[in-house]
Amino acid sequence: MKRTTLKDLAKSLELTEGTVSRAMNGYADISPRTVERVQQAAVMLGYKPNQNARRLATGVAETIAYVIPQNHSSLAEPFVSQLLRGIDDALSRRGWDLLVSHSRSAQDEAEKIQRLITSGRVSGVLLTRPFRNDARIKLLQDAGFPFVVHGRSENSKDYAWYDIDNKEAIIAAVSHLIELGHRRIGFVGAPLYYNFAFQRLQGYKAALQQSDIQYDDSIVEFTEMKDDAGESAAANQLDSDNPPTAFVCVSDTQALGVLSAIRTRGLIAGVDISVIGYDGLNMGRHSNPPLTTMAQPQVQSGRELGDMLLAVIDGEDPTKHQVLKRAELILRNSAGPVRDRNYH
Amino acid sequence: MKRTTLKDLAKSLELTEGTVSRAMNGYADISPRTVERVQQAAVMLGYKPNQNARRLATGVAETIAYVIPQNHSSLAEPFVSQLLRGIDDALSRRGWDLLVSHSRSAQDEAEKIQRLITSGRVSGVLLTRPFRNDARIKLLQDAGFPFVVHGRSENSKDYAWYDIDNKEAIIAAVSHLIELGHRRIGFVGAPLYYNFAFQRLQGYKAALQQSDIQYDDSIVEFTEMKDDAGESAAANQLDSDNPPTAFVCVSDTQALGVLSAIRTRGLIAGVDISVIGYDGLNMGRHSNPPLTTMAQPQVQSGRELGDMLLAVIDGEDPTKHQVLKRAELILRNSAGPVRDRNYH
DNA sequence: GTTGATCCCGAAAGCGGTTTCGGGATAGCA
DNA sequence: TGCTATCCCGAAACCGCTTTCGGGATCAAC
Repeated sequence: MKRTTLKDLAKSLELTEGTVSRAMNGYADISPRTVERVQQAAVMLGYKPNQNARRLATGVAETIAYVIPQNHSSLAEPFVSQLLRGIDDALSRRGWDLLVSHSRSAQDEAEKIQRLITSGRVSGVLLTRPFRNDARIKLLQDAGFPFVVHGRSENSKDYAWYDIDNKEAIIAAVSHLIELGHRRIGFVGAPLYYNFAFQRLQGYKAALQQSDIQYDDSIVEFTEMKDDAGESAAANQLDSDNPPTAFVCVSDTQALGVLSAIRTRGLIAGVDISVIGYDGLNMGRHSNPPLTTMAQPQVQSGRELGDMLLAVIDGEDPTKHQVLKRAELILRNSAGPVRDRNYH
Repeated sequence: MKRTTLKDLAKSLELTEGTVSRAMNGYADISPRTVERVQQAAVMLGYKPNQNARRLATGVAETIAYVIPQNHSSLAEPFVSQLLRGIDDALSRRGWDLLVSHSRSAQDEAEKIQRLITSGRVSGVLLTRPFRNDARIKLLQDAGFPFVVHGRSENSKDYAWYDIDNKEAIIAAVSHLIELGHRRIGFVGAPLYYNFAFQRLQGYKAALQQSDIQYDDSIVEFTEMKDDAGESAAANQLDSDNPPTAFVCVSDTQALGVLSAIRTRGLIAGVDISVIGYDGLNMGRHSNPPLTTMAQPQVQSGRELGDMLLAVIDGEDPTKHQVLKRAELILRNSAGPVRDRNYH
């Protein structure tokens, strides 16, 4: 059960390997008749070029790597597979492969990337969840290796990225709460080395400022992006002397935890306390109550990211590929008008 | 910025390429001193072997492919990325790569697999969600290509698989409901060409039989594994003349939809109507009410699957690698004792 | 009938590793 | 000292495909 190789094909056609190869790859210096013959024989014999040989010869890997953020909550992961689907859509149009790479620490991740790009396995890299100042980006830039990032770091002018306007999105969320009459709005953030976390905090501050509300760091917390973390953050706030009447969270995952904390205390989210999440995860439709949230389209993002990366690999100017989308407020039931603090 | 190649390394050491190669790969016929020198020089010059060349020469791809089921609901996908993480864990211990492959139709998928295994890109395949009679499995078997499947088809004795005892799990779920006093239990199933769907139906029937409850196909439905599908299935049942007092679903996703249907009708899940899901998704903790469900450990599964595949690739007998796990009933609040039908 | 351009294809040199084979140098032993 | 066994390493073929280069055929043009 040997695979049929180029040599076999050539022999059966009484042509040389080089000729057959050129015929298969659409070179102009092969007569149409020969091309025809070659192609027929190829399907007859079930010839599939050996990718490793091809990649070795051409120097292009026809594969891109998606490096999955190291510590992301399991709840946030629908995100990942949706993105994956989109990326794969984009790649498969060219017959390219998608490699995924996990890692457990930032250090580990940098090493993995280093190996990835020097081992010739991939011809491009897709990064996610960049830090404000991201060593991985620097590494890729220094190596002159094609990459695009989902999100962006603080200094993002020199590479390709696809991002949601984080600041803008949080402003929208907070403003929505303010319109509902809330003035004491808690913030459940994420570690500030993540640039998106930083930007979202900026948005929070900006929104408050627009409405002349004093920033009060006793009601802002930075937690892991897990439901438990969101829950305990909210718990602290709610049990304090001067609890907020609403929360805005930087992820749906945390928001779900916040909802739990609210429920646990016999309060009703959306009535007693309002909550807005971020991500637009589908599951938010089924939470208690359904989660109002800022949504970003995922599979679409994946596709665009894939296409961008392909373009960059083709040599296009990365800085021509910087797209900023806007998140959309999805109204469900977890955010409602303020209510007088008559509940205890 | 050329990559350092084996030749460079050899030259700088005044050795020949073959020697250096053998030194790097731990051949016994190289003196310890030389090995030492080579390794030092390797890190000095930052040498990383070109994977494509290596794979071409050795004939092993050091990559495995995970083919993602074609039409899976976006809600069920946390599943996917958790599994991915586990698989990657197993592979990275050997430095292998993980390729993911989507596809939009069964036909498309068979072709993709065909290409994958004949193009030399991967040395093993990981299948999921097998059909009762699965063409992909046959294809892989006929080609003599290493693979393991997550789940199993009807005739599963000749290959490696990792599965949950589906029948058993549903029996547990249904029995739990019966113990709670339910006797009219609706079933929200999945298309029966999926073997797991078939097995779960078997479990449902078996459980009923154990308690001498008549199987009534007017309260069993087979739907897509989406929340909407679950919702409308439940809606039909609930609006009928003789609605069930409980539902068991073959996925959490559908169960969430069922919960919606119940809520929509002003009923309370876990009180008026009981619901049990399947998958043990984390998000079930945040649904309304929190979802009682049958759980299967995901990242652990991924790791075991990865290890199994590696073993099979190493030439171990696939039939030695058939593991059947048991699902665990996670008690939350969506299933409670029957209640007299006094709600309309 | 020559000449020159055009069209096709063969030949061969890589791409960057791996692996078998054989022999020179060294060590062990008599 | 001489002979064999052992230890290391060099040489070379090979994995399967790509791509440049050059030249024999074919054909048009003069």
